[in-house]
Amino acid sequence: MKKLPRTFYDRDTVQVARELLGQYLVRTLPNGTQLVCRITETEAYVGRMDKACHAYGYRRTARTETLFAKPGTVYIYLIYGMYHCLNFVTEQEGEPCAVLIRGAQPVKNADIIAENRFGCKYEDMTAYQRGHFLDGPGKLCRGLGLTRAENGLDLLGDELFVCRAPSPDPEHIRTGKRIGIDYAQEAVDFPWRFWLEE
DNA sequence: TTCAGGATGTACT
DNA sequence: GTACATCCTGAAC
Repeated sequence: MKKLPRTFYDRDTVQVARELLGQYLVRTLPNGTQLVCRITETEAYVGRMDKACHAYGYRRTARTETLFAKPGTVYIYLIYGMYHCLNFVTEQEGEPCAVLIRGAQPVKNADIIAENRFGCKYEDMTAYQRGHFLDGPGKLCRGLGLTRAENGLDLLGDELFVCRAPSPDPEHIRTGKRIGIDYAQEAVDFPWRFWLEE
């Protein structure tokens, strides 16, 4: 499988968010083991005009500094004091934009991901746990062992990257409003959330 | 199946 | 001090 090139991320953020659906996210652990999952839900955040983005209006702080980096950079931040959110920086360097990875399905080494999430093997998960395995940004980061220590990584490196997979059938792509941004005024209605159904 | 409430720490006003 | 791109639990239905 081929790693997505930097030019993939150096494009319109909303388009990148849509096209990340179905692609394989690969996380290489310090011991060399690779955790793989298929991206099933994303959201676009565009700093120059999107009040839901941490870097709205090009606001530059210690936290948002990563959003101004080159496309293909990993942006991870802590939310609600105990969860992390994984993002991919998009568009040209200096444009603070990113795609939030909100959900995925396990593809390889599900036992290790299950251990991170629930402290048990995949086969020992309950039916409820299987139905809500990696269906949220905090759950995904927990499952893949991602924290702020991985903030700033390059997706063209080996620790974390995305591989090209067959594009999903457009029939299965859903579009809607983003989650958890009620404070963002007019931006709450932007249809910048994408997910795969079935 | 849905829903309210609490956990928890950092960034920023 | 307040808000936060969330998740889990337990109770009611």
